[in-house]
Amino acid sequence: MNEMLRAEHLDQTFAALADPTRRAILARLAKGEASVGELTAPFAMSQPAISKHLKVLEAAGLVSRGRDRQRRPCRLEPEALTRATAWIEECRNLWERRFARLDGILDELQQQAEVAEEGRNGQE
Amino acid sequence: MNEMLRAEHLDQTFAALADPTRRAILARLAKGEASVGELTAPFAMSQPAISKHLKVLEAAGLVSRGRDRQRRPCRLEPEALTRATAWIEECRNLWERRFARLDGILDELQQQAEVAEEGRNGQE
DNA sequence: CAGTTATATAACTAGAAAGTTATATAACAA
DNA sequence: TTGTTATATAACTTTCTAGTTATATAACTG
Repeated sequence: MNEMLRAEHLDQTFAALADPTRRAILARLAKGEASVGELTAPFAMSQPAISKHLKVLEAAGLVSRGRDRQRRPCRLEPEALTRATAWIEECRNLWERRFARLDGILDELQQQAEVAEEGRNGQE
Repeated sequence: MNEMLRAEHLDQTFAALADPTRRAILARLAKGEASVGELTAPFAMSQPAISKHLKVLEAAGLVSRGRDRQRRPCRLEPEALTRATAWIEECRNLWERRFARLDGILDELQQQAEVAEEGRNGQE
C-alpha cells in the first residue's frame, strides 16, 4: 500500500522539482529554516507567488512548516527527495542489470568462438 | 557554461519525470529498446499521445531514437537521469553538512558544559 | 505502381499552472 | 482598541499541458 498513491506522490514531487524558483527555494532551505518573507526577498516575484510555490512544495512533502510568532518558518523534508532519487535509481539499476546480462551473453559467445578457434587450429 | 542552460535542462527533465505515463515508458525502456507501437500497446491512449510523450522525453535528453526500417526504436539515455539525481544529491548534501555543523556546535557546547561542571566540583 | 504499416504533424479542446493585484486573517505592539 | 507585520486567499489572466481526431509522410511489400 499503495502503488497509486506512490505514483501520485512522485508526480507531485517531480512536478515540484521542475520549477527553477522552487528548486532555488529548496536549495535555500537546505542551508536552514527560513520564513516566507526571507524566501521571497531574493526573487523578483510577489509574496503570494512564493506562498503558492511553498504550497506546492508542501503538498509534495518536500517542505514542512512551523510557527514562530507571526512567521511560518519552512524547513526541508529530505525524505521526499529520497523517494524521488529512489525511483530514478531503480530505473537506472534495471538498465544496468540489462547490460550485465548482455555482457554475460557476449562473454559466452566469446568463449564459444575461442573454443571453435582452438578446434580448428589443432592444439595451442 | 552554462548555469541558465543547466537549469532549463533540469526543468525539462523533472517535468518529463512528473508524468506517470512517461515514467512507465522510461521503466519499459530500461529493459531494452522498443518501438513507438510497442510503447503504445500497454496504454489506453492513442499513438499520437505517446509520440508526444516521446517528444517530451527526447527534448529532456532522457530518450534517443534510431531507425530500423519503418520503426523508430527508442532507447533510454541514463545520463539525463544522472543529472537529475545529481541536483537532488547536491541539495541533500548541503542539508547533511548543515547537520554535521550543528553536531559540531553541540559537541562544543557539551564539552564546555563538562569543563564548567568539573570546575564547580573541584577535582574528579 | 497501389496498398500497408509505422510514425509524425496539425488543429483543436479542456483543464492545470504560474503569475498578477486586491483583500482577508492572524499575531503581535502600544 | 488601533495599527503593524507576516502570511494566506480570492479572483482573474495568460500560458502550458495532455489528450483527442483527422491527416500527412516515410518505408516497406507485392
